[in-house]
Amino acid sequence: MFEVLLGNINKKISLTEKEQELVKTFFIPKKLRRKQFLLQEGEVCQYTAFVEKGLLRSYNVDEKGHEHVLQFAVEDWWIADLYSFLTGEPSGYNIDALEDTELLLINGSSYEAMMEAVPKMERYFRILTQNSLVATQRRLSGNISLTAEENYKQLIAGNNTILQRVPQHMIASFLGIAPETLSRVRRQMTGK
Amino acid sequence: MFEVLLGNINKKISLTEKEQELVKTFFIPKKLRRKQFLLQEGEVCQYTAFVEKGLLRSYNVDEKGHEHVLQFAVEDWWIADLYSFLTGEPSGYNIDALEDTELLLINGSSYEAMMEAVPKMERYFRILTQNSLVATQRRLSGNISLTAEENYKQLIAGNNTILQRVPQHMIASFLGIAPETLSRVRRQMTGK
DNA sequence: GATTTTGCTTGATAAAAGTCAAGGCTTATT
DNA sequence: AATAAGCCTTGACTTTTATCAAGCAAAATC
Repeated sequence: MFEVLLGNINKKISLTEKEQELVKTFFIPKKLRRKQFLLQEGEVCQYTAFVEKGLLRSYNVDEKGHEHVLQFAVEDWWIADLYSFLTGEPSGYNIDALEDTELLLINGSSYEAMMEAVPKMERYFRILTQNSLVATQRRLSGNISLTAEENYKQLIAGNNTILQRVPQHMIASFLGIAPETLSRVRRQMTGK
Repeated sequence: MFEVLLGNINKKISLTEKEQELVKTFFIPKKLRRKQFLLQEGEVCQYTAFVEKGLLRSYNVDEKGHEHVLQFAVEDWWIADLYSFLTGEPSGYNIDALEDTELLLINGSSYEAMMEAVPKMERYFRILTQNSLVATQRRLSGNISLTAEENYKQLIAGNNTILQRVPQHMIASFLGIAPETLSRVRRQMTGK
């Protein structure tokens, strides 16, 4: 149940057996079937979720009804609407499962309490968040400086398992382009 | 010299007098004149910089010679190429001063040593990085789901001091649009 | 096994944004 | 004071991407 999470933590810091047992107590296991929501627009994001198994996405829906994927999360990743989680404001995002999924949830007060109880976890989350920030900055950077084709190539170069597990129109949505555009970009690329 | 930094830290955690004195020892003060570089493409980013006074930007230059601003940093903010700083890889970005600037620099080993010496700083950087991540995610989200005009309006709504201190073409570059486009967007907006 | 549903592609067209070039205004520089 | 550099705007045009509509194939549902 906690293998993946503890593995992830131990990649960044090292916990004693006792600390590991303590950490476990702050999490709530939860299973989601494909297409179920973890969070819906308008709700407050109560939990940060660690993915033990499966695949989820966070996305918003614009006035025209188009979905825009902010994040995919597979095994060994975290997902939440961090803004809503930290501020308690209602979220503008949805999070749903794209595959049957097993999660470990932690709420705001447990999050704080856990770092109180196991101060090393402060370091874990600091490193985690730093890595996440680096990844998000790189994506943003690509978005403001590269073409659709270049961004797609960069995504492929990252050799991401997500490409094989997610329908193409969601990749388009993640890249910030229309599904038709991604289809044409791909044709262009094979032609060359 | 350290007023702004210590003020910033004390907004997020609280340090004793002794801890404050200790923290100070890890930083190197540095002044930059307008147009001077803190980091140039190809170099490894050795420092994370806290801005006591002034204004900087980080940006990359694409094959066509166009600059793309990833970040502005005014007083009370941090700036670096976090990717290069953390990995030791050469940076693809430049950081330069847009105004005469006073910085407090900390290098990688001091960064680690400081958290060792004052464990509360781990918490400070965790919170700092979380906030930075939230801001970057919101910007990315706008970039993939909004039009140029909507993104500009959102920037104005944020009531950011940067708008008054930076030439318009850099705002355009920050938004990921051509300077001519921003000019036209602004005309559109006043017309309505 | 038939029938929706979902996903991908393609073509025609429209809209958004980028590019190139010129002009004018203001601010630095000498 | 003259000159140069930087910045913003505007027009004409091109390129990129989005939109709308249709068709087909594969997968899911009944």
